[in-house]
Amino acid sequence: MASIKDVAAEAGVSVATVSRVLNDHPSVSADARTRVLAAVEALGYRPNAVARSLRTDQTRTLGLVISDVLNPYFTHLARSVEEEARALGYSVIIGNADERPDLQDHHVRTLLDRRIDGLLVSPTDGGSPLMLDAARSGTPMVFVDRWIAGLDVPVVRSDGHAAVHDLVAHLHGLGHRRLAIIAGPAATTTGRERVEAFRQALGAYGLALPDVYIGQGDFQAQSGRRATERFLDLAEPPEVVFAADNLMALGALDAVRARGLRVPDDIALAAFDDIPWFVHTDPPITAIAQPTGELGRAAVRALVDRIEGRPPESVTLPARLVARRSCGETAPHEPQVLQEPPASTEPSAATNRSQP
Amino acid sequence: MASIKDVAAEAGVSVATVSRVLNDHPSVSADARTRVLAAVEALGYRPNAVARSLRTDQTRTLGLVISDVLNPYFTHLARSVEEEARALGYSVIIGNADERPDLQDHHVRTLLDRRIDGLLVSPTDGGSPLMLDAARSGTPMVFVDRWIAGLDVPVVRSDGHAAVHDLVAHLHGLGHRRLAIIAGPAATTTGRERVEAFRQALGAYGLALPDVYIGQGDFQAQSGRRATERFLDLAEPPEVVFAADNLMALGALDAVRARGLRVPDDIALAAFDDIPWFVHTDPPITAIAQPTGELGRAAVRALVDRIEGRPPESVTLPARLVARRSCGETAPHEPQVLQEPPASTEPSAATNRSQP
DNA sequence: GTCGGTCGTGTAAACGATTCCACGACTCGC
DNA sequence: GCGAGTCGTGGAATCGTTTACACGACCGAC
Repeated sequence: MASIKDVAAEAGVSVATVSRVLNDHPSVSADARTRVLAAVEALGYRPNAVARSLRTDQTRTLGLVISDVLNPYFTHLARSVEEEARALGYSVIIGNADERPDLQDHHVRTLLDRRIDGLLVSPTDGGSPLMLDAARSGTPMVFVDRWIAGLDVPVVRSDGHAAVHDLVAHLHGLGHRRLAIIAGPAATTTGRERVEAFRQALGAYGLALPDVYIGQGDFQAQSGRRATERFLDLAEPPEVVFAADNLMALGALDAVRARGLRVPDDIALAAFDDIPWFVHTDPPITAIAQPTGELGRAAVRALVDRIEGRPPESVTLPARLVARRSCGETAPHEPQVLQEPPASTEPSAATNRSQP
Repeated sequence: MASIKDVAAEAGVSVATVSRVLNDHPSVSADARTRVLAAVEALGYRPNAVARSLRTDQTRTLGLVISDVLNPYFTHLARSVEEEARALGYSVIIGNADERPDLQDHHVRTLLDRRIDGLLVSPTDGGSPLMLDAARSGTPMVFVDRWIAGLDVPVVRSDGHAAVHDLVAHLHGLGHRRLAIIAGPAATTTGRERVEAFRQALGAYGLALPDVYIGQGDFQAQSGRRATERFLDLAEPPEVVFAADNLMALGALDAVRARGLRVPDDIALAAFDDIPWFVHTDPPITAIAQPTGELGRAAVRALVDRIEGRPPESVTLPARLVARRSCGETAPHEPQVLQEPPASTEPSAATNRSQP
């Protein structure tokens, strides 16, 4: 592969001049510039990013460590992150933690070894020593979706409180009183918060959230299935199951079906995170939609601000309820947008917002 | 950040010795080794992968350029690729082409600039000059799922001919005679092949595939919707629509619903690529399942063979039919496996195979 | 006509690792 | 006791860039 020296030789100038042309430094004569450009063209020369990074101490690369690539919420997030990063001149390397702290550490470590300029993380747990070190040692970092308390790291996330309240109102209005939740891991912020928001909203309607109505999940489908089976085995099963993410909702749907029961007639179902597929399930699933694309873009902007020396900002965007048939009401015809148009406006899956 | 020099100073040895310890070169005294290790520990030293790559001319990184991250088939593929690569000591950088040749080129270019050791591509088109150059100039490369003809590049893919034949048999058995297909872009191998396999299978049953029954799609949901609308507008609409990928099937389902029609009563639907969600749609969708995980792993093995100087092998694995309710038959209870267990055996979504 | 300034260019020193080569200290065999 | 290995170690070159610095040529101003 041709190097800068070959170009310099071909153009009859020094490597310094070639470099200056490539980085369009002002003081290069028009003549030298055209000769260099011709040589570059002739040799098919492309600068070696590795060497450049070593010298400049920057890779123009962002690391993104997400909890689960198979979760459509996170792929959507990853996609918007890459789009915004590309627009700002950065590349993205994605690491999939698969909800496993050890894998998460593995990816953080390799990304750090590669000297990425900044790290975007949706932490799987409360923070390994490695992660805490990285954050404290000054690696530019931003949390997205989930975060770790007690660190001076900006957080870009969406706040589901109001939407969860809307959901409970919706369910209450449909006559449901025994509401259960499948929670995410307590080590994650989203795992805890969603339960708290739910409990709080229930309280506003004079309803309690008994411990047996809290299923412990891990954001994966299998755990949603198991938690739902346990609910159905209760002497007094809940009338509604609210899954704290979309994969656990899928597992819940499986469990209900496997018993020969029907949604919403026998039991209602709702989920946190709206995804295009929820429009097409049987029945369509009521969900709380996050502005996923905007979240990813805001996270990249915050991180790049941090990297380039501007003060980064934490961002919190509201989530909203999208009511469908899985809780009992027949929704009116709703616009079915399959996916967010590339890099343009939200929302992703559907647009009607229920009023309590 | 501590460098090898700092470690050398701390341990009272030369950088050469530190390097030897780190790469466990045999000729280092036990004493020096322990001192170096202690210094590494004390300083929290991690080797700079950028510098190492520059010197050794290898990055231990694979590039993966896929056509669309939002397509569950490709995320599944990406996940298995990363898993196998990690097991072999490589990292993976994913580039999402979004079915756009220009974006594909962008990613190929940046990956090449970063001097990745090898490239895994599922080409979006027939091959840009850049891609052809890369292949011919000797960059280790393997095609996965789709490929470009006329290049000496190994291909890892699945062969759907038998499964498509099974599908047509299944449809014919259910009494369907007017069968339509939504094709992928003619510039892709999978775009062309699936139509050909379908036409061939129809021929075996004495059925023709008229041009009006071939919809032109681009593997995205929106195009599936439009093609289906066109089918429904025909004087004699088809009885079955076979979508060449899962997203177009989703679009087709939308279009049917939007007209107030029902699947399978008014029109039947089948798809190429099986994904976990197809079990949960209304109705569950009949699909042709590829051994996606095994495809990803085989592709990585082929590429790493190529990189490490062993002769790489092209691999072709069979796809198989998974019959569900969307074509008219009520399937018996089928085992519902939501996702392939991490890095273990196929299959991904469902297991029953229909017999003609 | 000289002086100071600008402009274009080249030389060479980094960046952080790996690795070839040389060299001193031992060991062993005769 | 001496020559030939072996072993552990360090010095220094190298990978492909960027960039500080020096320098010569040219220009305009006095």
